[in-house]
Amino acid sequence: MDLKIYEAIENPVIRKLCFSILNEYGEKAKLVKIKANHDFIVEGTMVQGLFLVKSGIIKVTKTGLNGKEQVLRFSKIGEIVGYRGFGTNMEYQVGAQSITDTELYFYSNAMLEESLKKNIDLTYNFMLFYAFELSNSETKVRKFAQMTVREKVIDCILYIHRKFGQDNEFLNLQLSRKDLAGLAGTTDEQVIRIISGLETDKLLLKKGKKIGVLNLEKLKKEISEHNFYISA
Amino acid sequence: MDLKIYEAIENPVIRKLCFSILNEYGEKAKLVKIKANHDFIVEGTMVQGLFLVKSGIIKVTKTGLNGKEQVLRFSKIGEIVGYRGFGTNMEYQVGAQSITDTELYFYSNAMLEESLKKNIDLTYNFMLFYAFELSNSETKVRKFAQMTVREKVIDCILYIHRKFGQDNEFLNLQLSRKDLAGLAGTTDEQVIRIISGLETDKLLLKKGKKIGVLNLEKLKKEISEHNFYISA
DNA sequence: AACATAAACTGCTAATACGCAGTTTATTAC
DNA sequence: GTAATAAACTGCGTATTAGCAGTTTATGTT
Repeated sequence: MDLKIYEAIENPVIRKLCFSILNEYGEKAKLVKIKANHDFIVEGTMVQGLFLVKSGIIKVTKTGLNGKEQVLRFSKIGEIVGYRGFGTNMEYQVGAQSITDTELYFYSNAMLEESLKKNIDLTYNFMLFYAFELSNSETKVRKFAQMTVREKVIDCILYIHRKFGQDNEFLNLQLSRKDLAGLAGTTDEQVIRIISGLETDKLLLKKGKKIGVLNLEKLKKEISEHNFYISA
Repeated sequence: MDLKIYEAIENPVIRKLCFSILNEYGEKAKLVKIKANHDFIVEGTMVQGLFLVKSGIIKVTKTGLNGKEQVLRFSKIGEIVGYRGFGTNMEYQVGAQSITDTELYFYSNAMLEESLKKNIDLTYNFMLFYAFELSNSETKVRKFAQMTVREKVIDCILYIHRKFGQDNEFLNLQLSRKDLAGLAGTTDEQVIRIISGLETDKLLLKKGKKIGVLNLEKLKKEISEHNFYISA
């Protein structure tokens, strides 16, 4: 079993699910290697199965009005991509692009359905996983409904900081203003203006497209009245 | 088994889950009767278990910034309330109020956990249910991110129309402007202004607090570029 | 029917956010 | 290094939305 993946996961719900999947399929899973900047799930196409990230970073998106791209989340090692088509209808509701070189394990619908009918541990962990994700998603709904754009941008930066870290002075995951805008649900101009403002306020560091968190506490404090974060 | 509940459900995913629950517990479930306008789930309190609606209408809410109430959904016969605390942490993430006289079946945590470990059919149907709800919730995120307030209000009115129907000239479920605002993620003044506008445009009928859909097609068309609805 | 109360409504102002058009800066390719 | 391209940025006008303060209308109660 590929324990490196399992060990890399901090979240207990995702960890358990990952363990169940690896335990059920072991080395039988198909390994897929993808270069950076490739679509491997196209929104609206038939659901083939789901992917487990072995290495690399994935951007999960959904197309909205005027083809405006909403970024739902970024996924890394141990996380599952393409699972929401499951049980609802048979088309992917999201798209997924690699933003670095990526390795994925693929599990087909047929494999999964067979297992889910007999392996109650797997089914149970899937259930808990979906419940967890649902809770996150509903938090996100509230966020989009009630936060100002500035707050949403801060929240997104903290999300990147929390999930991918910052080893030197800049965030480990470098995103374009456009991607940040898609994540926060606004325009890139707004993101630019807000980031500039945050630099002026000495909360953020900026150098070209790179940004870094300067004052984590103050950033957190600005959105603390909402006291919730997206853990997705 | 209480087949009346089961038969009332149109959505296949919810229908199957309901069947599984009724099948597992039958008449062993505790029946709770509540008058209109009572809180029976208080946000932040310990999760006791979940409720299945036997009759009546429930408002599910979440408190946001400044105590501003976000209405997540309205639940009716056959639907499950209080299930999101499950598997995440042990506090209810939402609140629930009866808006009519209501009958609920209650299933405790202990009952559920025991069953979920041995009844794979129940677990599987729970899993599909969560996956379905998750898909809805993510659609909702996109909605809040990209729709204008007018579009959100129309969408909410269509949601009520779709879910609770309109037998005469007015919607069967009569909501205050404040509740509509909470559902759409805006203020009651905005809702009032937009409803007035929709009346002027001959898309809506208005009489006191009652509103009715006059031109369903045109209403749908106004949000059709987004071509998605919340089915929650 | 008169009253009390709550909900619905209106006008106004201020804040927020958007989008266009154009400039500057960074990145990549040759 | 230079050119080409893309991304980041700026200014400005406009549109949208929110929130306050007050009025009108509806609703429910005695």
